[in-house]
Amino acid sequence: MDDPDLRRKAETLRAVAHPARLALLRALARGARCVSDLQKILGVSQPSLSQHLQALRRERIVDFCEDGNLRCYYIARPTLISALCGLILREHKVVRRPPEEIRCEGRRRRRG
Amino acid sequence: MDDPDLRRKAETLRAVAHPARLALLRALARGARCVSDLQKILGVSQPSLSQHLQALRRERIVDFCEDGNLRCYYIARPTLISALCGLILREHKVVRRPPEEIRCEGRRRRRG
DNA sequence: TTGACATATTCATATATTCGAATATTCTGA
DNA sequence: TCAGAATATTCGAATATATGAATATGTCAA
Repeated sequence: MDDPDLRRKAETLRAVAHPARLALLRALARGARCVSDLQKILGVSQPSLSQHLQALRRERIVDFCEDGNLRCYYIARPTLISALCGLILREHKVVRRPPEEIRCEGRRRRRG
Repeated sequence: MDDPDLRRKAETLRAVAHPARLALLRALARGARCVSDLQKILGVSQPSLSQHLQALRRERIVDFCEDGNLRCYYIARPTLISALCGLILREHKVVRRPPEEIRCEGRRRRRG
């Protein structure tokens, strides 16, 4: 089972799954920004930021438009990213389910 | 800027961002399953599956309870994971914003 | 107690990611 | 045309991740 669709989804997630890129998206969620502004906001080196932007561009998560010398980056998949950021940046409760409550769906069961 | 909170969030995302683990979670979303059932469903080798489960356990994304010989895995953060899977497994439209529409939030602007 | 099953761990290797340094490209203003 | 700013690319080293093979552990049934 090597589902190309799942592989693409995983690649998209991977692109987001980095602290600097999460910070980047959080910043872009508040509005389009040029690279040097982003650099100041994030406090990473210019080449590093450029590489992170490239990773996000590859997955079509961000895009930019040119404004003279500047490139204003914006989020190219707002529905996905705003939901994703909203989700991940929140805390989520961890449940612990007792054995009695678990119905293992498979054919194998011992007791029960 | 090295935000430990963002780092943890990124680690959680990374744990999910793998095709086999996405398939795993999709399967578990339909109900708890023991390892050998998961193995049949996913078609990966037993050690490989075990390692993927370990990765998800480390992030408290899944947990298990023992049923004799079997370990029934279940999703330990249902709100996070169901939303995340729901999101990522859907297609999301890509927008392309024209320059006129972009207001770069920073202090730098050339024309406009 | 033994054998078979279910699952986990370890190890080695292959591969991918990250980060910094150096360099290249493109645009703008003088 | 030139200098400088903004951004991108390339490269190499360090590190992390993935994968398969071999092995270990724990449990059940006989």
